[in-house]
Amino acid sequence: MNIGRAAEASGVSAKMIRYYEDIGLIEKPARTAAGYRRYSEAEVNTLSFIRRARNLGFSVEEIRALLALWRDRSRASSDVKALAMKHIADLNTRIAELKEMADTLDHLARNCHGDDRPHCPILESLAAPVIGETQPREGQPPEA
Amino acid sequence: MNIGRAAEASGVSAKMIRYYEDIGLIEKPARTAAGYRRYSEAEVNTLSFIRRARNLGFSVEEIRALLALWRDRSRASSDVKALAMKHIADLNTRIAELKEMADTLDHLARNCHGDDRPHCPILESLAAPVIGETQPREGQPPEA
DNA sequence: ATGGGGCTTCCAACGGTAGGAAGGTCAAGG
DNA sequence: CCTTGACCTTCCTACCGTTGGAAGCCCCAT
Repeated sequence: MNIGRAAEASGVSAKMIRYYEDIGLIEKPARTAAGYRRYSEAEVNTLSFIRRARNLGFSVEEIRALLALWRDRSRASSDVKALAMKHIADLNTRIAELKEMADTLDHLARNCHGDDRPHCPILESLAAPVIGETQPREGQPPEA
Repeated sequence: MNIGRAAEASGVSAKMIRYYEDIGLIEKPARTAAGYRRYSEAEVNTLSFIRRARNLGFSVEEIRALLALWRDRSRASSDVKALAMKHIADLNTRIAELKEMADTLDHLARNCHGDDRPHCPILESLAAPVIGETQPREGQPPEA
């Protein structure tokens, strides 16, 4: 199977297949006499595995570990689970960060009239965060 | 004020200040005779503005637009609000994506014993997604 | 004047992905 | 046999934002 077919079958672009080979995530495949990469079903399975893991947000390094566990028939499922739990925690951290951004911005946007007048709490907050009730006379833009 | 002081005062690293200058996000500052960058209070305010906007997840290009609005005293607050709302939508999209990853993985991890035995639904799911109830005989790792 | 810290510029790396250029190969149809 | 077009090869570039380092200059204190 050529790289184009393998890409189609696995859902990993040919570009990325070459990249994964380059960084040693996958083994170097066999080559035809002309130098074309040839992929077996098993290799396409590996690529699909990688794609699904990426879809779950695993980093390439995490996938490297997952692949090692996958190939190790005598692995302990606790090792896999630990990796997954760690990743879930990472995801939740990022979710919390994004959520805090969205909430903060949502709060500011809610207090913004959104009309044709210039007054805008969003810009004011960026210019200087609100401290208590008083608006300190700071945060004027330059060249204004 | 030297770049180091400006970095300290604004919370933007000296490296990033130079980068922002390089990409034209901020104006080129005055220089001392020796070529050192000199920053005014107003310029530090701009840097703080940028830092806060980055903390809210705005991209550099979005910040470019925000800065333009900030400097435009006759802006319409609706323009700022539209930008913010768009960004909130982007954040919510990313949150939803991450949440789906976390939920999927959480579901898999919940079904994983996490003991010293090799059986593991997480790896099985990566090897081949579950279709209905039947487990197709696919997704074996290579060289196994 | 010597040392240490700050400043300057320039170059590279990170993680993943995508785009393109220049050239070789394969299969089909004339 | 030859052409055409789709595919493959390698190599270089860019994206985004941030960090690190090297080599060299500048400023201040001892």
